Amino acid sequence: MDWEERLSRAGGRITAPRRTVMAVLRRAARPLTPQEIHARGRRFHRSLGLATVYRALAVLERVGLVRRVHLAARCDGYMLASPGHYHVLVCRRCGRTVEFVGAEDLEGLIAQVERGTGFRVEDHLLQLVGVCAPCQGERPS
Amino acid sequence: MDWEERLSRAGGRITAPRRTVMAVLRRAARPLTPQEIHARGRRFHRSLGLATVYRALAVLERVGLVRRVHLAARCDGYMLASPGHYHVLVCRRCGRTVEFVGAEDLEGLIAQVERGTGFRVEDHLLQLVGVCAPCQGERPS
DNA sequence: GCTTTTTTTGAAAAAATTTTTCAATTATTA
DNA sequence: TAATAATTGAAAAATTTTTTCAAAAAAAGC
Repeated sequence: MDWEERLSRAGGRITAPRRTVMAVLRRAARPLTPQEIHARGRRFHRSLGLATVYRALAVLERVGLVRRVHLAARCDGYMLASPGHYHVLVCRRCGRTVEFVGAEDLEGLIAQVERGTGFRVEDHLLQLVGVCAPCQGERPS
Repeated sequence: MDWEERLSRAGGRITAPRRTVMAVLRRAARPLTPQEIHARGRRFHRSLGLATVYRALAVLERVGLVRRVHLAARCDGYMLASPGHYHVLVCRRCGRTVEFVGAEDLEGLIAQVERGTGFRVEDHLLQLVGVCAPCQGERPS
């Protein structure tokens, strides 16, 4: 099932602006802000409005096609979401982002937290920050 | 070492607005936005400015006394940070927040991700969302 | 393919959030 | 206590996000 079908099934329409946002994110090497998506999207779709980018991101995120990346400083970066539950690893030098699966490894921890706090844990947000292989070779900033 | 000493050692001054922000967060049952901190802080400190709250939060966060909580929807909530590396568990019903230690449990996962991606992992953000014990008893919303 | 219905869009305006500026005030240091 | 350097509040500016609304476009029905 491709993204258009996923969006369709969720009741959303396939439109040029949404295609553009997906295309921009597919080409992106790092999470992009709505502004950045808008600027890049305009190359494909001259009249694309910024408000429409916000609306497209909201829909695509709700459907699970796009993921919002929360960083310490800024939390307005978006990237494509792989289907399934993934986590994110961001390079603090170049912004490059990699997804990884890691839910199983958290199960023990979550069970322990549930026992200790009485909470029923339903979801989690795990993001790692580091330096990617190419950036490790470069002169420290 | 109390928070005033920690801030002092980091070169920051102990001022009424900063005391107010700390007092508000100490009393808070859930992460608060800068606006909320400002509104509550004014009860103690009539002339407190919103810009000053932003500035105080930035300093206190840099020093590690305050933690920014990133949630899916909003990522402008702040709470007091316990010294050391803690994680956060938020109740999605009432907003109540609990901290827990969990770094060790992530070590295996992190080592595995480093092997798989070539990144050197330096930091991580882990937050759990669930329902706290009291809210589990209530009628589902 | 055409028409109808409903969603989505772009532009502008509005609202909300965050940052900057700057003179006055306050905390620290000597 | 005086000197100094950081911090403050208020207002303005900048930025980000949301709303409004008529026009355009997508999906569904015929």
